[in-house]
Amino acid sequence: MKKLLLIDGNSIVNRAFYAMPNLTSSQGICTGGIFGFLKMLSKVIKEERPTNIGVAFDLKAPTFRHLEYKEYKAGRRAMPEELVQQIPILKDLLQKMNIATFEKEGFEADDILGTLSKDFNGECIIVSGDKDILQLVDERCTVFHTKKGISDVVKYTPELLKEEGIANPEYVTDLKGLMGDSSDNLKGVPGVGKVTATSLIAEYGNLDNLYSHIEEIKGKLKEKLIEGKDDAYKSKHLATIVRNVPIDTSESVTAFSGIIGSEAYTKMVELDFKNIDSMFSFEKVEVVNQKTVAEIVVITNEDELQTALRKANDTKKLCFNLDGQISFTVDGKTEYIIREQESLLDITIPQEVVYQNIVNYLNNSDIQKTVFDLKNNYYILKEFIEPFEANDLLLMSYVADVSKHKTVLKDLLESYGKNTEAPCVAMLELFEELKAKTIKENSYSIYKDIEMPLVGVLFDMETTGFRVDVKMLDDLNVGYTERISTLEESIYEIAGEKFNINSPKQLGEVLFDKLALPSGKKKSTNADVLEKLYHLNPIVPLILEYRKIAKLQSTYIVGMKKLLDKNDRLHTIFKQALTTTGRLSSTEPNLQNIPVRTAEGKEIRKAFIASENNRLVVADYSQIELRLMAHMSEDEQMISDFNSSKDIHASTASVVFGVKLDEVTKDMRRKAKAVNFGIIYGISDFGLSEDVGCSIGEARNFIKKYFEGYPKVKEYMDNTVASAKEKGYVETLFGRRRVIPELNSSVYTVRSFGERAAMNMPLQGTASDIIKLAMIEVHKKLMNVKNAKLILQVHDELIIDCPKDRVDEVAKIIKETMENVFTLKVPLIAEVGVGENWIEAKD
DNA sequence: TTAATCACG
DNA sequence: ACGTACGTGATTAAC
Repeated sequence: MKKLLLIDGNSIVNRAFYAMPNLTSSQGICTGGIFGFLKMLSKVIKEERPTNIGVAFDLKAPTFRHLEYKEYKAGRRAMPEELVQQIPILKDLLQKMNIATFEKEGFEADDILGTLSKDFNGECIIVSGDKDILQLVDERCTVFHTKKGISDVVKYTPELLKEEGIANPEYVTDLKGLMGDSSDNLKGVPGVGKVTATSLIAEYGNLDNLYSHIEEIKGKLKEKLIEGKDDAYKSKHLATIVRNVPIDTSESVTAFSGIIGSEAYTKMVELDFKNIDSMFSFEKVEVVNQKTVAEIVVITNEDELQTALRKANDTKKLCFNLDGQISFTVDGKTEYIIREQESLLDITIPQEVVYQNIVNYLNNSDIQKTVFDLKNNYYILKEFIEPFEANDLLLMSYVADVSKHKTVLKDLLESYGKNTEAPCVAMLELFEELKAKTIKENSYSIYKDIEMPLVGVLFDMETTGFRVDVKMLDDLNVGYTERISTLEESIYEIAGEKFNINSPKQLGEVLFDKLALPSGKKKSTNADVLEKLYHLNPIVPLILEYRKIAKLQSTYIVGMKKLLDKNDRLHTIFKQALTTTGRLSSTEPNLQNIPVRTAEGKEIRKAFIASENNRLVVADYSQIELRLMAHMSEDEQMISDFNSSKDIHASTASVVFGVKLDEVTKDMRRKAKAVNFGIIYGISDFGLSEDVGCSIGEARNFIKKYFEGYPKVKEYMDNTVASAKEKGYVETLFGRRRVIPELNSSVYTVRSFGERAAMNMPLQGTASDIIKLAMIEVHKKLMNVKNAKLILQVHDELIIDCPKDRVDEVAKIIKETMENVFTLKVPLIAEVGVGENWIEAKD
C-alpha cells in the first residue's frame, strides 16, 4: 500500500523556528527552523514509513485568490529575517535528501497539498500547523495538526472532526467564513468569533443550511449574520483550497526510498546538526578525516607500552585519555591506542598495568601533561597517585567559549572539526589553538589562575563529603509519610474522587473543571497560581502543603539516602565547566539547593552536621552581586549607601520612596528588595510586578524612581547592553566571557532575553570568579589547620568542617580571606557563623 | 525524552 | 500587540 506524506513547509518551519532555541551554526547561520523541521520529519518518517513525500512552500508572489481580494494576507505578520534566510537552505537540503519540493506562482502551499492528495492513489498524511487544511480530511487522508511546538500533533480523521462539531470536513470553510481569520485577513462575519461560529456550524453544518434556517436565530446574532452574509460567503470562498494546481503529481516525482544520500549528510554536518545518525538512515559513505593526519598505532603488550611512553622523556609531552578507549600521544603526531579486550581469551594489557605505567610519568614536572577533565582523571587514578598537575582541555574549552563547551571529549573534538579517530593528537592541537585564543582575548588568566587551581580544591571537597544525621532524616520521614496520607484523604474528600495529586494534568482538571476555580489562559497549577486561589476553596492550602511535603520527602529524604556512603556522608560532584556565567553546579546529590526558606525545609538542613568532635564554620558574602553593581557602575549614591548602611534594602527604600531611613516601612523595604533583585536579573516591569504583586504601571514607576536615585546604575546597564550588542559578548571583571547571539535576534522575546542575560552575567559571573579565588586561598590556608576541610560552596557561601577547638582560628581565616581576596569600591563583607549543624551555623 | 514543578543562590 | 525576571538540578508524569 502506497502512503504519501505531505508537509506544509512554511507552516512547519515557522512552528519549528519559534519552538526551537536560537540555534546557530559555527558559520553563523541560524538553523533552528531547519533543525526543528528535520526533527519533525524524522519522527513522522519513523512512525509512518511513507513511500512518497512532498513538501510544499508558499511563494511570495501574490496568489490568484489575492487578486480577488486585495487586502488578503495583509494581516499576516512579517517573517523574521533569521527565518527568511533558512527557507532556501531548507529547500536545498530537501532536494539533496531526494525529497520533492513544490512551489507554484499564484498558489499557496495548501493548494499544492490539496492537489497532490487528490491525485494520489493511496493513503495520505498531511502535516501542517494551519487549521484551514482540515478541509482536506477524508477517509484516506489524515491531517496531523501541530498544536504547539513541533512534536505535539493532533491526528484529524473525519470522526475527530465530527466530535469537534464539524459534520463534514468541507464545512471547515464554512466555519472560517463565519469566524474569519485575522492572520489571513479574512473578515468573516463581524462580531462573530470562534466560539459562536463553532456552535453555529455544529448545529447547522454549513452556511447554506444556516441561512435557510436564519429565522430560528434570535436577536443581535441574527442581525449580524444577515448583515455579514456577503462577507461570510466571500471569506468561505477565500478559505477554500484549490485542488487542481497545474503541477506534476505523478508518483515517481514524490517517491521516497527511506535512505538519505551522502550529499545531504555532508550538508547537515556543515550546519552543525547533532545526532543526525539517529534521525535518518544515511547511505554508507567513507568518512574522510579532516585536518590532522595522525598515525595510529595499536599497543598490545606492556613492552610496547613502555617503549612508547619512554619517548615522553624526550618530547616532554604526554597527552592521554582514560575515559573509554585508552589512548595517548607523546609527540602530537602518533596516537597510541591500547587494544581493548574483546573476549576473555584476548591477550592485552590489564587496565591497572596501563594506569601504573602512565602514572610513572605524571609527577615529572619536566613533562607537560594534557588531559580532558582533570578532576575525573583524579578519580580514575586515585588508587595509584595523588592529584597531579596537567593541562585540562575541558576547562580550557569552557573558558575559551562557554557556548561551545562539551562534557564529552568526542563531542568537543567534533564541534571543533577535529579527527576523533586520534583523540589525543586532536586534544593537543585543540588545546594549543584555544590557549592562543584565550591569551588574545585576555581570558587565559581565568583558566590559569582560577579554574586550574580550583580543580584540586573541588576534588578535595568532593572526597571529604558532608556528614548527615540519618536518624534525624528517618524521624522526619515517618512524620512526612503520615502527613501525606492525611492530606491525601482530605484532598480526595473535597475533590469527591481519588486522583494523582502529583499529576499537574489531573490536578488541573479537578481544580479548574470539577471545582470550577478561576484559571488563566493556561491551566497552570504552580504555587504562584494556587496562592491566588488560597481562600477560594479549602482544597488549595491542602494541595500546597501536600506538594511541599512530597517534594521534601522524595528529593531530600528518599533521594539523598540512596547516595549516602557507609560513613553517612554525601559526596556531591561539582560540575566546573557547565554554567554560562562561571558558577559551579552540584549533582548527585545537588547540595546547592538544600531547603532553607521554610520551617519544614530548615528541619532537613538541620540534618547536615559537622563530623565527630567538629563544628561547621559557615561564611557567606553579604549582597555580593549588588556590591559589584555599585563597584562597576561607580554610582555615588549606591557606593555611599553601602559605606554607610548596614541594611541596603532599607537604604534603597529610602532613596526610591523619598523618605528618611527611619521612616522606611516594612512594605517599602520589601518592595525595594524586590527591585534590587530585579536589577541583578536585568529588570523588567512585568517581572517586578509579578514578584511584588502590584500592577505593571506601579512597577514601572518603582523602576523609574530607582534609576533617578541611582542614575549611574541606569547608565551602566544601558552601556552594558549596548557594548554587548556591538561586540557580541559580555565579560566579568576578570575577563570571563559569555557570547550572547540572542542579542541580535529580531524576535522580541529572544532579544529581550539576551539583553537581560547581558546585564546579569557580569554580576553573577564576577561574583563567582571572586568566590572561586577565595576558595583557592582558603583551601591553601587550611592545609596548616589539621582536620579542617572545606566541604561545600553554595554560590556565595563556603562551609568548613573543622575541629571544635580550631573554630575561632578558622572563622578568622575564612572571613579575612573572603573579604580581602579582591578590593572593590565598597566593602566586601563575609558573615561567619559556627554550629553543630548547618542551620545553627547560619544564625 | 520532555514538560511541569519546586528546591536553592 | 506581545510576553519576560538571572543561574542551576531532581523528581514525577506522560508520551
